[in-house]
Amino acid sequence: MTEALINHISRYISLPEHDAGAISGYFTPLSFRKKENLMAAGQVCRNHYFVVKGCLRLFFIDEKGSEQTIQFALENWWLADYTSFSNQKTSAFYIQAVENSAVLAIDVHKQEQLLAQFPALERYFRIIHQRAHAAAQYRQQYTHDMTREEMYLHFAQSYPDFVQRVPQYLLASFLGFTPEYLSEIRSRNRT
Amino acid sequence: MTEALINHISRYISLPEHDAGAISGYFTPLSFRKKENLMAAGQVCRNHYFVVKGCLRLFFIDEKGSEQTIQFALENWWLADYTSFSNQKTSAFYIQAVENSAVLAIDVHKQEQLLAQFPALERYFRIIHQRAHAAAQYRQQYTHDMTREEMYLHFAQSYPDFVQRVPQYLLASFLGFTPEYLSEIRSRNRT
DNA sequence: CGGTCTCTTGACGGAGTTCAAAGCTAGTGG
DNA sequence: CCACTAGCTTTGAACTCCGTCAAGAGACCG
Repeated sequence: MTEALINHISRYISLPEHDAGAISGYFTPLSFRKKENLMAAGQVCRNHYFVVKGCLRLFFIDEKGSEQTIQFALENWWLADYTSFSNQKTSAFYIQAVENSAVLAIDVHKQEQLLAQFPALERYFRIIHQRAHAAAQYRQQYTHDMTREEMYLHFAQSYPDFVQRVPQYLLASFLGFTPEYLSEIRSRNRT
Repeated sequence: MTEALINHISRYISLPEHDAGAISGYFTPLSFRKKENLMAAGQVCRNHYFVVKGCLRLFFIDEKGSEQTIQFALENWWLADYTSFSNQKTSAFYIQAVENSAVLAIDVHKQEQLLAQFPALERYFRIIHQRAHAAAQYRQQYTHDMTREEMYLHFAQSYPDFVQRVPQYLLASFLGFTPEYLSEIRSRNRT
């Protein structure tokens, strides 16, 4: 189960074989059913999650009561509300399983111990966050540059399998518009 | 000049005093005049910049030819197009001085050497990127939750001095709307 | 002071939302 | 394995936020 994580780490830093076991020991494997919440708004985000199998999402509920998805996490992605996680303050976000999912969880305290014991992992997490930061810069560009229709078409072209995998209303809430409008877009782009 | 950087690093990790000089040596101090470009679209983002004094912005030019600001960097912030910087691929972004600015620059090669010589800095940069990642999650929330008017009011309340500091058309391009609309908002909220 | 850059104002249009209702799909239990 | 139900998607009409264009008023710099 922790194999996936060890493999992923090894892509970015070289890991002595005998460390794998000790590192694995820090993580708690958990399973969640579709729609199950890993965390709810008002709570502190206690865990940092690594997705082994399945799909998670980070979302919040806006003033009108509808869910807005901030981020998805597929296999080999990390997810947390990082503001809440690092400062152990209450979060405004939910984390939910989009599909039945297997994840590895580590709390902030254990993560500090892990990093203290294996400082080489600071580099791994630095790279993870740097890539996320880079992705956020590009996402920012798209939202300023394209109409919502172009965003959907671009997204559907870039991640065709992902679009198949999640329900449309989640996609709409991620791209920042209504399911109704997504439906309209799709009918327009169907010959 | 590198004092500001050393101070900033010391906020996040404990740094043996005698390392300060060696670390400083990796950085090139540079000055830019208001409106001067540190980097232009089509080039590779060769440097990672730390702002000692002044203000930088990361922006691109959209299909209609108008500038869209992705990110500002004030004193003690880092800035780069991280996709371009890490992979040394050509960038679609510009980096420009909003005010006369003093910065420290380090290229990707030197940064790798720096991190190799002082692995403790991996932790520093991990924290920097993690905070940026956290900020991106919250920015994402705001753009989904609020109207443009609410975004401006919220932003103006959160960073009143910054709003004074930069021209309105840059603020508008950062918040994702037109200077005309910003003007309209301001007149509405003036009694 | 002259010219360029920045901010304001107003009319109009269009992309995207909201609300409501009906059609479809998939999962669940009998 | 079928039937039922809850959840998801589609459609359409009215409405709103915000962009576009154009023209003028300030403001800042040499």
